[in-house]
Amino acid sequence: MATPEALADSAPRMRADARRNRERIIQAAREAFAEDGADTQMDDVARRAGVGVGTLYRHFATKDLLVGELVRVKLSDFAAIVRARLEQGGDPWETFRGAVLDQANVMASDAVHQSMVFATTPESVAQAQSGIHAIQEAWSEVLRRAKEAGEIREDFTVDDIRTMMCGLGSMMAADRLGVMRYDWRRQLEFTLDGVRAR
Amino acid sequence: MATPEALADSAPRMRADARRNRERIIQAAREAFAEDGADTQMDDVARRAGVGVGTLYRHFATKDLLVGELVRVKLSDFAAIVRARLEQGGDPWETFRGAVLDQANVMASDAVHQSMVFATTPESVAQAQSGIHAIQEAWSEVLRRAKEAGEIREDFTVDDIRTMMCGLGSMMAADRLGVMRYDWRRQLEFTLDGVRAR
Amino acid sequence: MATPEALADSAPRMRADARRNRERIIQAAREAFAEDGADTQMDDVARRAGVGVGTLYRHFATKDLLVGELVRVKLSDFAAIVRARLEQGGDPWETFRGAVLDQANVMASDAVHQSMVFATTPESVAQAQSGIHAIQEAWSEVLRRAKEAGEIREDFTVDDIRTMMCGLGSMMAADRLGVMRYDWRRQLEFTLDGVRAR
Amino acid sequence: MATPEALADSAPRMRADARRNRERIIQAAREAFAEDGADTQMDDVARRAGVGVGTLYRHFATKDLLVGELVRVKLSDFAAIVRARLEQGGDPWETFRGAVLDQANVMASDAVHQSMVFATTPESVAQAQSGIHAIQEAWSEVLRRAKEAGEIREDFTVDDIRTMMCGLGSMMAADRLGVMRYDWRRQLEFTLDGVRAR
DNA sequence: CATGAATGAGTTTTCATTCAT
DNA sequence: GATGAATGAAAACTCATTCAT
Repeated sequence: MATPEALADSAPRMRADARRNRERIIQAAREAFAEDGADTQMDDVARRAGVGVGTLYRHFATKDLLVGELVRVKLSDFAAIVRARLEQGGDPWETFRGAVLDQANVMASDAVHQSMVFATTPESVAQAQSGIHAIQEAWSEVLRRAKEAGEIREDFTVDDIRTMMCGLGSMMAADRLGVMRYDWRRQLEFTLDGVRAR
Repeated sequence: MATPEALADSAPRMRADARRNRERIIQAAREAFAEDGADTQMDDVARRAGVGVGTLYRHFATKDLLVGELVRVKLSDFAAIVRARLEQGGDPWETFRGAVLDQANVMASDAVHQSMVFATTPESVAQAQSGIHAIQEAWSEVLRRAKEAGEIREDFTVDDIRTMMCGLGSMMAADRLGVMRYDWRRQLEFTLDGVRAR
Repeated sequence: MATPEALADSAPRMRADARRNRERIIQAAREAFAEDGADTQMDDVARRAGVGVGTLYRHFATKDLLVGELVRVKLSDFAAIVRARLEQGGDPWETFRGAVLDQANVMASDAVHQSMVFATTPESVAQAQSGIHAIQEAWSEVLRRAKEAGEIREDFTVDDIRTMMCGLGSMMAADRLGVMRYDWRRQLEFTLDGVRAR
Repeated sequence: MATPEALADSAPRMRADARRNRERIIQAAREAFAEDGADTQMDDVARRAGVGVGTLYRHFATKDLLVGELVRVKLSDFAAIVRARLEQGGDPWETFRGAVLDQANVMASDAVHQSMVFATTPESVAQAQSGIHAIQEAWSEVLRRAKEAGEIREDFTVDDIRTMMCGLGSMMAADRLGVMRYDWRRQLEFTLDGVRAR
């Protein structure tokens, strides 16, 4: 589901085959982390990608950096989703709400997104920087419009969105375990309700 | 912080020294898991408790069972917190809000409980069963009163509280990583706001 | 299947309850070793016997000594079998052959006997001494008669019987694993045939 | 003592260094198991081979598989011994007798093969399959010739050889314990005598 | 004397990372 | 540049034996 740009962005100048390997690795890593979460092994990623571990390490010198790249790609994709809503225009609150729901639905369908926060380290954040920037930009604009229209609490920030998404992701992951039900959609409605200006 | 009853409950009839060791183990495990989360090592727990690993394994045959017991004890503690608020009486909404904050504050200082949901295996859930029951009972009563007073949405359930706590826990855990800020208190205020009847 | 004498022999002066415990331990050990072979654990023996490990260790200061006692009891029983044949009288070769078959049949029906050789240590042999003596006495007499009658090779010794039984026991044990057939009866016939004087 | 073919057979296409390590591991394992039998530790094997445990586990994912390979290699060696006698031609009975003695002499110096049968699990048997087949083929031919020449009992089969070897192996193992003498050579003579046609 | 809790060295196996081919 | 073999420090768990109650 990674947009071509998101991937390309990370591999500026690279031989065609190296670039292909890099993409296969990222795709493989997404699948592996989606299935096994943070326990995913580097060998497993390499095997799924059809390359040797050595090649994997040539592209990502540590597991942290690989995770960072996954986060970066994920955030870039999310940024694209949000920008799509923005471009669609319309009611600012609905833009906000729609973008949140879009992003949540993507997370719900792909376990990598749900628990990635917990695989995060300073190194991985550094690697993810460009994605972090992109998503923050996009949300900033959404919030700016909604606040301008008086549709959202003045004190609500981009950081609060990240926090909210972190919570939602865990609910999804918990629900996925199948031991008990965790209805994240209801929870999201409560929170959105609390976030809306009155 | 464990209430004496919560511990006693788990060690029905046992030699005095064994019971003392069991309590030291649980205490040590609480500290260790609070600090290191799920990757706490059994050896480390034993060392902190001042007992041999063998003793630890005599009390808890697997790591899962130890975690299960920790969860059970903490849920029992949570139930006690909630019941304390109930007994205090007063405004039903404040009782609800206060109990949620109390529980959240305890979770904030304890890594096991933040990720409780994910440390869960069928074995540990079985071990924790009595605690799960106790906390659900307590919350039921809180919600009953608040709804009676028309202070809380009619459709809000005990399951929603669990879901909310799951989300809060992961925000705390993410914050604990220290890489980015996750302000769970603000988020909680938003959600509580959305949960209150209007 | 242990004869009362064999057991009594080992517990000369002992309080009635201690003697009862000792017998229960030996019985339990026979069962445990029959099922699990040399991997048998002391805890398991104690549990089967319905006593604490402490009690087990009071009777047998080490696992070796327990094994030794098992061997002693077994050999005493075997000696009784052989003596029974002797007392029956009749053809010396048939006495020999019958005693061998009797003993083999007992071994075949009880896995303890089959692999006991391999749990043997100097300590356990010391403990088993009286049994060793008894069985050697009995076989000596059988061989003496058979040689006198010219029915058995002059160079065949009591040690050769032990060796033969050791081999048969392993065949039985191997057969019991169920992976391949080991027909110890045929093998025994070949060897007996080779042992008979011509 | 492992024939080059026996080893090569197990490592079809492999990097030169890996193959060297594999051979060193097998050699080390043969020595270690020969000395200590089945309770040889993986660490010890690795140390003797001069490789890390990790390398050992890369070649043999479990101890069972390593034992299986050892058995396979040795059975292949046994097959080679037997075939060598066959090719030497000469008196069919002496070929049989010589092959049995050759094999027994090799077993006498190697603890794994003495208890081969008991170190066996479904996994290790699967691993050893090709060796099992080879040795059975070789013995078949030996028996065919000996029966043709009327030198051996018509009812003696390849299975009986396996059974005989199982018995001999445990005599050797028992003797190796050093507690009592188990003269397997004498025993073998008796049995061979019983097996020869008259 | 009986009990069973405590001990801890020792076992097998895993996995991020390095490095020879 | 790619490959995958090698590494070895952990980590979970076991069990004969000791010792407090």
